[in-house]
Amino acid sequence: MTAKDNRPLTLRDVSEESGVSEMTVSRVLRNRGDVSATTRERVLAAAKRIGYVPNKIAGALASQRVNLVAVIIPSMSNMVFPEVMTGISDALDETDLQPVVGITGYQPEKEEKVLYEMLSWRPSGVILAGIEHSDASRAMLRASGIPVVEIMDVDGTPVDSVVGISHRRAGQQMAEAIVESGYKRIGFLGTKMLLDHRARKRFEGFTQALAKAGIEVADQEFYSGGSALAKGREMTADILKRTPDLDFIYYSNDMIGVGGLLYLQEQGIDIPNQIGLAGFNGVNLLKGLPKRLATMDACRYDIGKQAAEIIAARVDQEDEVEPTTVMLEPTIDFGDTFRNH
Amino acid sequence: MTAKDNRPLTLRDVSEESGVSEMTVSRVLRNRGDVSATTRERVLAAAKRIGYVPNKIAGALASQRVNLVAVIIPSMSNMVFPEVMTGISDALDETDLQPVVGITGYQPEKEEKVLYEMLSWRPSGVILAGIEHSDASRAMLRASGIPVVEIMDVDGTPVDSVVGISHRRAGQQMAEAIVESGYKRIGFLGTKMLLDHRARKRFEGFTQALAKAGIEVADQEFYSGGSALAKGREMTADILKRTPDLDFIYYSNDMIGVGGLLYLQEQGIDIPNQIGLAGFNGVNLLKGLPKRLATMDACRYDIGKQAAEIIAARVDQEDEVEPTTVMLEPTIDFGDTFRNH
DNA sequence: GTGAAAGCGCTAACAA
DNA sequence: TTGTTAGCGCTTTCAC
Repeated sequence: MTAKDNRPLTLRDVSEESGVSEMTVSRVLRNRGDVSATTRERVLAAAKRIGYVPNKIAGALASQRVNLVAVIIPSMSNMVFPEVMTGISDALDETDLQPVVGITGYQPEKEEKVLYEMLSWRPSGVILAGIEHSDASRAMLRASGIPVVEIMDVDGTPVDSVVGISHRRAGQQMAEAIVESGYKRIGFLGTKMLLDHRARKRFEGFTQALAKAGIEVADQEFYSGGSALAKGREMTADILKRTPDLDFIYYSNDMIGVGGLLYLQEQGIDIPNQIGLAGFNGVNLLKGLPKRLATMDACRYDIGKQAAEIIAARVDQEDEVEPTTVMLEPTIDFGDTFRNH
Repeated sequence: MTAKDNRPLTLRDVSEESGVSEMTVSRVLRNRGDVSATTRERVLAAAKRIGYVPNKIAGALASQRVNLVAVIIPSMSNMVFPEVMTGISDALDETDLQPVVGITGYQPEKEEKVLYEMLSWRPSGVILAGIEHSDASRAMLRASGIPVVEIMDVDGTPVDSVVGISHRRAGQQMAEAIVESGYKRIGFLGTKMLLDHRARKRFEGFTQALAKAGIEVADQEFYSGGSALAKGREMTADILKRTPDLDFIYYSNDMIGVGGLLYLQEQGIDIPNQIGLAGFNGVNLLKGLPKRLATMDACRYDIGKQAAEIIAARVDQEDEVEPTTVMLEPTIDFGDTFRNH
């Protein structure tokens, strides 16, 4: 037996209950304008008594303001985006803006759909992962007239503002560090990269920098789906069967790297002397491992935080603000899987 | 240079562009009512040409319908809720409902706030984790008059419908299995449980069932914060220093369990003969480990899926439907850390 | 098959 | 400090 019969309460109900005009009730509930302490308390008491919950739909329509920020990301199930979200939440907690999340599953068509859905709620801003979007998506974003921040990746042309790292450069830096440490027979294991542009850019930067040192990737393999940890084990076993003389494996993310690390330790292989390893992302998980996998911090928290701050700033000062570009500097953490460190 | 000057487009703009009345434009855009193919195409073309995105705020206010389902959960950063969300999304994908997520951080006051915010958007339904809520929260839920499904836990009195497992029983079952396998000196490691009711219930069921077998928990420790994997290592080391003769450790979640498992393997301890281990949740991660930790599937995906299905069914048939209770049966996976299995 | 009028519940702007 | 009036952009209802 739920209370279904009674229509939702309105301002009018509070007004009648308190004997104060709707307008003044509205002011009290929003802490807007001057209201006498007496009236204020009478209204608050009445609202509480009848259990009034404001209708934001009506409020948003009337005020033409929605305190929502659309956040559009590919996934929530790996470790990377939750941390971005934390940064966004922390920044927005200081404002009256609220994040609303949409998930694209790395599919451009889904992104377009989610974006359309989100924009139809007229949010105050949009944060979206990546810098590659369909023409239709870009058009929607531009036409929306609201602040847009693309995050994670700065290698490309943003619609408006952008906060991220250069994944191409991240790949290069890792390659340089590997070469510098004297590794020569280098393998790469990663996700299928048709839709993961950031992984692709890292790989491109990686091979480029190796080429500069006269080295070619000795072997490589790509996966999709499944438990990353398990995939890391399998692929590591595979690649070493195929190419036993590898002395370094670069993984496109930390989870498959950890899978590989655990497998190699089990096999009694000397890490980092016989084989060196590195991943990417700087996930917190690594801290609890027997050996800490070398990795590169992707600045996820900061990216989220700064993106949200840009939105918040734009919302405050309605006037024309120039698009911002923030390029963060990821740093290598050599952990215990890198020779000479 | 963003296009800020031009106000967002309205139905009226599409109407003018296409030479069709606002009303008919509205019908086309919603696929409602009979519209001639000619008119339909003319409208669609016009909408696309000028880049119109409907205003759902206005639509929702006018129609008194919002295709949103509020999902309120404690956290997104562990492995459990993302999987619940996947179940919810999968179920809602077959409807025109959309999930909107709010995060409480396990804090009742935050839950109350988030719930209030969410309800003020007048969603079509609410799914919220746990069955313990403040009186104010319960009152809001009841007063909202919309379908409510509490998830994860069935040990208590729901506001409306509920889908979950009995955590008390889960703890009992694990205790029984441990006793049956002949373990005698049993330790417990878990989170501080003041606010994590489900962990508390598992612990209560666990100690209860042990008591029935004449066994008391030999040692225990609780943590909060930090990397679960690292905490699992530390606490495992600690508890064995204090109580070296333990022959089983029950962890309140898989992540700290894995930390413990990796630590003990490093120490050369024979698992499961010298010490047996078990966690809780059945996270996918376990598959990639050298030894698979014993665990108990918490039916997370199914819980999400069924909860969403209940909401969807309720939204369809407006008429009074009885509150549903669905109690799922978790199963033990003995993995490689349980003697005699 | 199409259009005109009314109003969803709230807030901006102005009046008192 | 408080109240009144007029919409916000759409959908419902009813008329054509």
